[in-house]
Amino acid sequence: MSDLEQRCAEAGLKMTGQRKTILKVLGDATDHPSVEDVYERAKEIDKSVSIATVYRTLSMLDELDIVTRHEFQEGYSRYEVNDDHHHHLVDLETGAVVEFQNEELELLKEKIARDLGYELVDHRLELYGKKLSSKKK
Amino acid sequence: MSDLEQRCAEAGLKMTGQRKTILKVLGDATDHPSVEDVYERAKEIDKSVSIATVYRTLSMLDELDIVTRHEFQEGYSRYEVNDDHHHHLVDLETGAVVEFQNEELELLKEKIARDLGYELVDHRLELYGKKLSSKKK
DNA sequence: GTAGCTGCAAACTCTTTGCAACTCT
DNA sequence: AGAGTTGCAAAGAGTTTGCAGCTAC
Repeated sequence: MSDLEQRCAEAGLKMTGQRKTILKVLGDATDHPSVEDVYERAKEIDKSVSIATVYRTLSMLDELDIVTRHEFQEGYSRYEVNDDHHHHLVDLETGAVVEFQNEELELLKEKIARDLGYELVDHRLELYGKKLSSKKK
Repeated sequence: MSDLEQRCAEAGLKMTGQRKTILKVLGDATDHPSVEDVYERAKEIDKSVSIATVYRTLSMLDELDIVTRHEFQEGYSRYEVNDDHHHHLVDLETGAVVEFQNEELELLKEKIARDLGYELVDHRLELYGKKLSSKKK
């Protein structure tokens, strides 16, 4: 049983064939797949998986904090398995997503919220850029 | 002629009654209204304004960099007139949006992008929190 | 006069949901 | 056995668009 399956079972979810398939797709993903992406990849393993189940499963996993739903201003959602804390830089020319961490940034966020009189519950930081080497001017 | 009307005229847009109405609504807004909000407020001034025109106008203004479209993970968009550069802290209990600026943060973002080999084109930072005074534990 | 703009309604995209059949536990 | 899960199709929400008529310039 995979680690993801383990966590789902502990949350009381039945381990159906469709769920195993979707969890495998998520576990294997090295990118930030859209619902459609997950659906396509799942179908390659088990043609019977429906997109409704993909939507339902991803919503549950988000609730359980097993995955995170992102909205990178593209008009649809992308998902990512929760792992270490990090942020994203989206390459505007290729759509590639680069992950990064920065301790200084973490501290600064907390401080800004505190100074405004708030307890930081969640946050979102995304950078959008283009490769320096491919810069044309 | 208002400042916003001025900027639109310079961009070559015809100043129709509907556009003036929508620009007035935007100029008067002190919050971050949704399309529906803008539509409702515009209708109070001119009942003939349609929601299609509101959508079309806001899209154009976004293209022209006169307003910014935000997606605060609510399932719809909110708009804001471009002004000074700042970020948002969303109060999770009331939905209120607090604006803030932080120079240190600006520098840090640039540096992170540069270190990753990117030229920063755009970015997004949102904090989500709850009032410290109303914190229950 | 005419290119651009508008309202209306239909169409679109992404996502959610009701339901009857099915399946883990 | 039975609660949870599924596929399907229909419904929802937000947004976009084709079109015929209208309007600022």
